Amino acid sequence: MSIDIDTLNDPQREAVTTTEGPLLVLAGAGSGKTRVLTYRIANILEQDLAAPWEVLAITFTNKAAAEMRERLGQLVGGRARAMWVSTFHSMCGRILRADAERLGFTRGFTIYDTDDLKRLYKDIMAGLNIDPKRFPVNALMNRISQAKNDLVVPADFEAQATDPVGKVAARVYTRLQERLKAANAMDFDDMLLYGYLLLKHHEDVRRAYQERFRYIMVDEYQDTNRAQYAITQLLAAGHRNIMVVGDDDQSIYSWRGADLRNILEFESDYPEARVVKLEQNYRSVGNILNAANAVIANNRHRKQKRLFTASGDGDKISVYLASDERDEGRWIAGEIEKRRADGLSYNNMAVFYRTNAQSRMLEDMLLRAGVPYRIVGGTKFFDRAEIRDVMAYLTLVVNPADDIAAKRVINVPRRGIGKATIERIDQFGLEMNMPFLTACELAIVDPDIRPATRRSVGEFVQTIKDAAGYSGNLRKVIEMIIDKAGLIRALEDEATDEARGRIENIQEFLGVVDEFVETHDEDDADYAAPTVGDDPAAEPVRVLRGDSLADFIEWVRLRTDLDTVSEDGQAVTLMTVHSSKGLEYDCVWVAGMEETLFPHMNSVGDAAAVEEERRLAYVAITRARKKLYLTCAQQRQIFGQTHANPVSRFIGEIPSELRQTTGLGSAGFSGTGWEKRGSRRGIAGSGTEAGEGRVFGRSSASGSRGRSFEEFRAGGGLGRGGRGAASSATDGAGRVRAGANPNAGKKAAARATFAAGDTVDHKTFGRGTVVKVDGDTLHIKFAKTGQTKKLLKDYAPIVKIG
DNA sequence: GGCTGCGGATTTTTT
DNA sequence: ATCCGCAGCC
Repeated sequence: MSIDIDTLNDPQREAVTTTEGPLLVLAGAGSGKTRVLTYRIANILEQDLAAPWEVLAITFTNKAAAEMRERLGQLVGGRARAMWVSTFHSMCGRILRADAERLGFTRGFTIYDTDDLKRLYKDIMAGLNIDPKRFPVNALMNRISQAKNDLVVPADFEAQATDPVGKVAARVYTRLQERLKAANAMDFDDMLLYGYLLLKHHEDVRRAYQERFRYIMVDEYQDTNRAQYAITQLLAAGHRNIMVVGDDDQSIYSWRGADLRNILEFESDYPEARVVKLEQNYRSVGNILNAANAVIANNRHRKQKRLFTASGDGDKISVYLASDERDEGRWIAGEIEKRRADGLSYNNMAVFYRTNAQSRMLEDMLLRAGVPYRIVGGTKFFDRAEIRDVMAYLTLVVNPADDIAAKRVINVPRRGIGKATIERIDQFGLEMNMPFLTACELAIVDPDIRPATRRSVGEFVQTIKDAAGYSGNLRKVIEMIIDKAGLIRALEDEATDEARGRIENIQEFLGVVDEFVETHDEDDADYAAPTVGDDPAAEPVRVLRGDSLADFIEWVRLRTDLDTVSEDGQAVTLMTVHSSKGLEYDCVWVAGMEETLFPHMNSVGDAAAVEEERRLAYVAITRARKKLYLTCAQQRQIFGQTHANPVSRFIGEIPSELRQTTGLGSAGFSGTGWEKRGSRRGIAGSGTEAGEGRVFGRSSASGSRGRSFEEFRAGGGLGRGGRGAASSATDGAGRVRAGANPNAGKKAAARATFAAGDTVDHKTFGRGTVVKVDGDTLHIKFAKTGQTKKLLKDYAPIVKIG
C-alpha cells in the first residue's frame, strides 16, 4: 500500500513531495497528473501531515472525482472515504446544507437544473410582462448565469446595468433570486455563489473550514470561474497549503465563465508559490505529440512549455479528405474495422466531433457498418419526462416549497386538474406569498373550483404529505411514492409501446436507486462538515443527514451522463471534443476538420475564440496514444444546406512530414461507397466493390419504410417532449437494448428475410453465416475473421447470397 | 385538455 | 434538416 515515489520522474516527485505552501503544477497533456495528485495525497497521509478529513481534493466532473477516489482507495485504503474528493458543486452542496438557514434556505433545498430554471424564468418574465421575443429567455439566462459566476449579486448587477437588456436582466435577476429562495431552491450557479457568500460573510463558518482543510488540491484549475476561484481562495487562506493543477493549453470552457487568469496569475496571488512543470508525456507517440505541439504553438497567450516523449515516432497522422459527411463516416467505419482486424479492441477507439449535430451521420454509418458504438453526452437518462416526473415527486416530498416541481406533477398522471385551476391556485399562492403546494391545500375549499377537481387537488396534496412520513429502505420509499402517485398505473392504462418503454425506464430508475444505496450505505456515510462552534481539532461528527432521500436527490441532480459512461462491452466511443478532455484512446478519429466547423464559424474572426478552438484541437489530438486520424469533407450539409468548406487551419498547422493524406484527389480513393446505394428506407441497391468483385447490397424484401433512424436512436424511451435518449438507449455494445425500446415489439413483424443458416455477404467483413436471428439482430459468423458479430438486419450492409 | 401546425433557432456543456 | 416551443383549434 505504500507508494513508490521512485517510479516518478523528477518534476513529478517534486510535486508530490512539496507538501507545504502554495504549489502550481502545470501539467501537460498525458504527463501523469492524476498520478501526481493521488500520490501527493497518499504521501501527506503517509507522513501523518494531516488526517484524511483534513484533505480536500476538488475536480470538475463527478467522473473525475470518482476516479480519483478509486485510485486513492487503492493507495490509502478506507481512509480515502473520509476525504472530501468532490466537485465544486457537490462540495458547496455539503457546505450549504450544513448552514442553509444562514442564507434563508433549509437543508432540504432543491437544486434546479437548466430545465427547471427555464420554467421559472418564463414564469417570472410573464409576471413582469417581459416580452420573450424581444428579450429571449436564453439570453437572459446566460447573462444572469455569467453574473452569478462573477459573484455579482442582484443589487450590484442593477447598479452596473446600463444597456436595455441589462436593465431587463436586472429586474429578472432580482425577482429570480426571490423566487428561488421562496421555493427553497438554488440553481447550479447559486451553489457556487451562495457557497461563496456563506464563507465570505459568516466568519465562524469560514474559519471552521479554513482550519479544517489543511491541504487543498484543485484539479483542472484552468477551468475555474471567478466564483470557484474565490471559494478556493477563501478556503486556502487558513493553511495556505494549496496546490492547483492545470494546463492553460487545455482551457476550453471560457464560454461558460472559466477564467484563464486564475491559473496564469496564481504566482502573483501567492508570491511564495512553487511552480512545477510536468512536460514529459507518457501517453502519445512522437508524431502525435509533435503535431499537438506544432498546433498549440500558434497560440500567443500561453505559458511556454513543450511536451516531450521518450517513446518512438509511431505512425504518421492520417488525414482523410472525404467527399461529404457520408463518405467521411463510411471511411471512419472502415478504418475502425481495419484496426479491429489488427486486434485492437473497440474500447480503445474513439471518434470525436466538434458539434453534436455531426454525430447523426457518424452513428448512421457505424450502425450500417455493424460497428458497435456508444455515445457520450447528448440526452440524458434523467432528462426523460417520466424520470423527471418521478424526480419531481421525490423532490416535493423533501422540499414542499418547490413550486416548479409541484406544478410539474400536479396533473401527472392526469387527475383532471386543468390549466385554469392551476393558474388560479398559482395566482393565489403568489399573492399570499405561500408555496404552491400550500395554496393547493387551501384551494380544497375554494368554491370557485369544481368539487371533483378540488378532490383531485386534495389527493395530490395528501400524496405528498403522506410520503413525508414514509421511512425505511430507500428503494421501498421511492417505490411507494411512485405507487401512490399512480405514475406506473397511468402508464399501464395507456397500454402503448411507448408507455411500456416509459415504465421500463422508471424501473431502470429504481435500479439507479439500488446503485445509489449500494454505493452510499450507512457505513459509507460521508463525514459531515464540522458544524459551527465545533472544536476544529475534533474529529468531525459523522452525521450524514440521516435523510437518504434528500441525499439521493442531490446525487441524481449533480449527476450527468458523462458519469455513467459504461465500460461494459466492446464499443467505439463517440463524443464531442469537449467531452473527451481527460480521456485517452489508442486510436482517435476527429471528424469534421473544416473551417467553420472546427474552428467553428462563430469563433472565426475573434482571435481569443480562435485560440480556444485551437486549444480544443490540442485536446483532441493529445487524446490519442498511438494513431490519430483527422477527417474532413469537401461538402457538408449544415442546417439543410450544402456547404463546401476549406480544410481546417489546424491541419495546416501540423507539419506536413507528420501527416499523410488520402481521400479525394489522392491515389487510393475509391469513390462512392456502399452507403450511398440503397437509401436508409431499404430500397435495394447493389454494386460491385472495386477490387473485390463482390456482390453487395440490401435485401429488396424490406420494402416497408422501416423505422427512421431517428425513431431508432430514440428507441430507449420517447419522452413526452420527444426527448429521446440516444446514449442510454444503447447498451454497452451499442446495440439498441430491446427491452427499453417501445418499438421493439412491432418492428420484427414486417420482414423475415434472414434465417439461421443463410449465407450472407457483408461489405466489410465478407462472407458469413447467419448463426442466429434475434428479432432484428442477426448473429453472423464471418469466415474471414472467425468472429461472430451482431448486426441489425435493416441497417447492416449485408446481402443474402444463399 | 390535448393535438396539430407553424415559426424560430441551431457550438461547445459541468454542475 | 430537425427539433422545440407555443398558439390556436377541436
